[in-house]
Amino acid sequence: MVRRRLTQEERKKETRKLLLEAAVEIFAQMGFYGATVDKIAEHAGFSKGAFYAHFHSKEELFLTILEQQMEAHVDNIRNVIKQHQSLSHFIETIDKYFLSVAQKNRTLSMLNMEFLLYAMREESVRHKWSGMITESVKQISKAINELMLSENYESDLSTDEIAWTILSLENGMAIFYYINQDLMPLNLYGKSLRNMLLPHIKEEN
Amino acid sequence: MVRRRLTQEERKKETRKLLLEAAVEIFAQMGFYGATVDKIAEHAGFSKGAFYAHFHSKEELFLTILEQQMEAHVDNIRNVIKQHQSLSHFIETIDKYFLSVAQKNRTLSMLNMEFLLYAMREESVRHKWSGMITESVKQISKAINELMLSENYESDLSTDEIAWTILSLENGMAIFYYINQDLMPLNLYGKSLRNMLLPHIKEEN
Amino acid sequence: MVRRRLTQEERKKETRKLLLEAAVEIFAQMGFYGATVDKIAEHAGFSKGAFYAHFHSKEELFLTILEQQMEAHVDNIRNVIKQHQSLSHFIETIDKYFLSVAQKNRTLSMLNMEFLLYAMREESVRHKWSGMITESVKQISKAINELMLSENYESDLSTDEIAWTILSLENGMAIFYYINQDLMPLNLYGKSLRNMLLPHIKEEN
Amino acid sequence: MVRRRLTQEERKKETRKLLLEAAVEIFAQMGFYGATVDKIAEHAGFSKGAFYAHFHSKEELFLTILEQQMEAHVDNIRNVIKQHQSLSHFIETIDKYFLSVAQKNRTLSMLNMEFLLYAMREESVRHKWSGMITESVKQISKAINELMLSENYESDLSTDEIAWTILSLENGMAIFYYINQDLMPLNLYGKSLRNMLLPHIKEEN
DNA sequence: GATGAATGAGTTTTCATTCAT
DNA sequence: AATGAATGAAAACTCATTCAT
Repeated sequence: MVRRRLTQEERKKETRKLLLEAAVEIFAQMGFYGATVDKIAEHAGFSKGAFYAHFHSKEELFLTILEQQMEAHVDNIRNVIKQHQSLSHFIETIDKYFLSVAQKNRTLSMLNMEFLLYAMREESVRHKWSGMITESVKQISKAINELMLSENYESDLSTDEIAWTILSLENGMAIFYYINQDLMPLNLYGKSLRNMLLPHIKEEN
Repeated sequence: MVRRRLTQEERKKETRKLLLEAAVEIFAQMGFYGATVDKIAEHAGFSKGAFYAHFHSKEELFLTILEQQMEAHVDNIRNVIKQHQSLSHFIETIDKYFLSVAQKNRTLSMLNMEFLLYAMREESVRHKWSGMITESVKQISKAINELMLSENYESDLSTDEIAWTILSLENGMAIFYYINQDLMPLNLYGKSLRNMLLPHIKEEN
Repeated sequence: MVRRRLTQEERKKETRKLLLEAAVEIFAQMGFYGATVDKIAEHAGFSKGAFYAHFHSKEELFLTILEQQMEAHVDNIRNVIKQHQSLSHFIETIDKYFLSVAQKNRTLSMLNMEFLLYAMREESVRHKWSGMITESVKQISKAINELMLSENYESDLSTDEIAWTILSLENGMAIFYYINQDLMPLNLYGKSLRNMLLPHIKEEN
Repeated sequence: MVRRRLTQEERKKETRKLLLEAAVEIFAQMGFYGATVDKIAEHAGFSKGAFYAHFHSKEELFLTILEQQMEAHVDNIRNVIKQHQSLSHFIETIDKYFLSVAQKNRTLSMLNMEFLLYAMREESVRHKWSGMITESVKQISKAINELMLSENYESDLSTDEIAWTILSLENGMAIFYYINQDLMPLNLYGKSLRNMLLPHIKEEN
């Protein structure tokens, strides 16, 4: 009896997971309005009914994914930061991360855009989103600060400003990249960051 | 007789203009799907029928606005470029332009995002959009090149790369700005650009 | 002054005539619902406004044409009848008439079908239509009667019944003819009629 | 479990059947354009949504019914033919069939007219329709041929021509019958056919 | 009389959501 | 938990008709 219950609960979780994964793909491919509950459910191998057993509404699902992705994004940044040893190495790592995300996850990037638009319009979502950004900036800023101190390096930009610039450039370049992958050289992200942050170091080279 | 006809034609033009203006606002506020033909027409002070006398479909209207905005954007860049006298002055001008657009035209910026998302999904639109970007890059690149020559200034980045960076940063910062206007300092755009492009000149100061 | 007024009235009549002619074609080609006031007016070289200066509504126009065509049809039958000299000759004439109408006036035949359907549904129109049919039957019947008397010819069918059969066969064959012109031999109309009415005469051949 | 699923499927079938039946009536009464999806669904006791769960479009429904009726028509003719023993008996059977259809199924007859008009305008439908007619003619022709051989009877008309005449007369008389049931004697169909086909046999009587 | 811009009721169609099984 | 039939609100779009010029 106990096992059966466990199995059932596990199955419930599994269904939910499958629905979420399907939703990520469908939302990314078709946008919030283009994605119908039917398509999402079918893509996950279930019926509409199953969907509504797991989520109250299409919007709730969307917000659930939004939150998931937000957390994943902050996590990723945290991981990138952990690996740094010097400012130059930090930029290299962040550049590689950008490259890998941009090339592999067109889907996620489009979903990200979808979220941005949603966030720009929905007060409550905008709030959460802005919280996540603040958090990201704080973490990046702190890491940069430590590196600057250890490298005895100065800049006209505050560490917060540098963090903002890093994230802005990432988003901005991702947009162009997805509009036409051939136009903009992918390695420009790291190159620009290096140019902006490491002029003195370069001179010493 | 001539005056009568002219008046009618003028009225037609006026109606079209009003519909377009209304559409810009409604699309920006509510997005492509949130904006209904009904809302647009009503906002302009007309009926749905009037709308369809001027546009074949909601999508046609959207694309009409898209094209308008694209042209306006390239024009604006052209104007910004015309005013430059030195690289430093050029950055200042582009920064001021960004500031004014960001502060005055929340509407247009959100519309811009809407277009981006649309472009990412629609092959044909993506094509046009990418053409516009290429054109913008070319113009900016050329202007920077001239300034660099006259100022005998060098950079690790090609003028094309600089142009891409300028536009990417603009888009990326605009996004953050609209998600939370209080978080990111607006003047950061110019500041970052200056840091990236003018390290040597600064040193001479 | 007098001349101008006359001209204006003539022009009015001319416009009305052009609108009616255009309507006949458009109704026949597209049916009552497929034909829009816009299309009709444009086909006549006028605007919708002109249309409504001449007809109260689309339906009124339709009924006007209906009446016109009904009268024309009775007229045609009258003419056919006038030309007869013998029963055999009468059938020949009616056959030729059918042939010419079927081949030349696909348009009118389809309009005729449109009217039939309309008549089947609209009490008042059905009434008029049925009056026209009765009139046609009467005229044909009378003509046949005279011919029979003069030829000392008898039939199991009354002259009224013969008239009904003639008209029914005409409609029925026209339908098949327009569905597929290649299937049914056009001369079958006369042939069948001859077979029905002239067995004795044929025997004498 | 099995029963549950069966019940649901059965209900689906039942709903579809009810929608089709309602559609036949509404189309017949109001024509293709007069019949709205709303009216059809309501007449069947369902919502518009239910309608679209069963049919892609109003036109698809219409064509579904068209095909159904075409098949039924050919079937009926087949049955009529099966029952014949002699040419005279054959005509009697076909006459009775006509009478029963005309009196009982005003609805179906009007639907038939609706189909005819539709067929006259739509290439693809016209094609199917003409195929059905050819088939009907073939079957009738064959039956007549056998009867003629067995009765050693000859006619100026080929058996194909006789078949065409039979069907044409049926349609033609049905039209007049529905425009005014009182005008044309219903038994005229059989009478005319007898007169056309059986002159010699009659004489021998 | 003629124009054609504007209206708005009416139509088809979609889809998030509910609910009986 | 899952199914999928049914709902109904909402949207895009059409077109007969009106009316100011």
